[in-house]
Amino acid sequence: MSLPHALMVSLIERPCSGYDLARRFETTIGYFWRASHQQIYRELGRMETAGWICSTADDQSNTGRRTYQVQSDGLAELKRWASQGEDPVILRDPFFVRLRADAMVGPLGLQDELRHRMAHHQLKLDTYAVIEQHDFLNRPQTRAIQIQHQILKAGILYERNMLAWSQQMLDVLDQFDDPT
Amino acid sequence: MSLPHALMVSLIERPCSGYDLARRFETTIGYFWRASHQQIYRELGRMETAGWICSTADDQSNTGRRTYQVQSDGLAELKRWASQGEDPVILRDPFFVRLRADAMVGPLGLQDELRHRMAHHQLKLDTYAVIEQHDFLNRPQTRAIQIQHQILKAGILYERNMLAWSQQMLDVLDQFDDPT
DNA sequence: TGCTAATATGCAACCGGTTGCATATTTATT
DNA sequence: AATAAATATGCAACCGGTTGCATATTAGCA
Repeated sequence: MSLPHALMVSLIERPCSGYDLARRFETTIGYFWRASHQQIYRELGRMETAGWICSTADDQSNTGRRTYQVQSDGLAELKRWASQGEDPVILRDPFFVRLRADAMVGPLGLQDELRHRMAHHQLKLDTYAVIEQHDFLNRPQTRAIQIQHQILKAGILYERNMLAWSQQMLDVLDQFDDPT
Repeated sequence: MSLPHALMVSLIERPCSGYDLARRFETTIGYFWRASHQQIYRELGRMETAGWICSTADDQSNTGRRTYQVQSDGLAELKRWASQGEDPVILRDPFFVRLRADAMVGPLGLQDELRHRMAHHQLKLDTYAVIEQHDFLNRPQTRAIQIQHQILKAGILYERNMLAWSQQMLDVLDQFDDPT
């Protein structure tokens, strides 16, 4: 269960509303964790019930935008969770299943999808390059900044990797399948 | 929904029982897809109800080991599913959340976990090297074999990547945190 | 003033993966 | 012959992520 902890990290970086969290999870934070706004609101409710965070209405009405902040209980829980061990996740991509299916019952013409994926990886690399330039290069090399930079580098390595691998995979398919 | 299709690919490669499927998903196939035996049995039941596969009892009793085979309906469904498009999955690892937490509220002493992860990646690399040697090198370079080899190479690249990245991350932490 | 789009929050249902438990059969050991 | 371990199958509950829907407010615009 990582989402509540990811949300707390984000709220510690900058207290904000559920809507803002959703936007940050769609863009910058999204390269290493995803969450829909429905999921975020549900989790914020649970976390407030648990006393990990508290919210204040931005205007005087009870409805509308609320800003969330992490409480000491939440901070303790975050430290507890982040310090415990866990096995690394495996690379689990349905596309590998498709390819294995293609190897068995194909050819199914997966070249187009490979090209689509390559474009996707290139797009992410471009996005990451902008983030890197904007947030990490020519900045004071504090501990926090270097750690965050290193996390971004994992994303960059991953996309670069998949891009190169996709090209190799495409070469294999083109070698066997008539490209007419 | 990829598991039923992954199971069908596996059954096309070699018809077998649920138990055997579970073992194959723990070892060789496990490097790109995971499933528990409970999940596998449930899915096999659904797939047989849908007419995608059929089972025959290995001995004459109704209880005990059953061997499954893919039917024509299952083959058609597999081809349909494998040909459709889908966005690539993102690299989603809770450890990145831990690191981000460490950057904000740390240091939390994640060096040990990094070393543990490096050992894990090295172990997988060793396993993959054995599989590569045994299944793909000095073998006839058919289309199916080359595709399967390429899938294994994705796993090898991923582990090699994460291993090198973990060393870099460790260097960053060691640079700031007193290693006493 | 009325219309549309963007902002902002949330419920409910479903679905797949995980965990815990139950059990029957076969094989190996003492 | 009795016991333990490995083989083999399966149910039930839970939990997190996804999808679809519902709404209320604010901002821009014709």
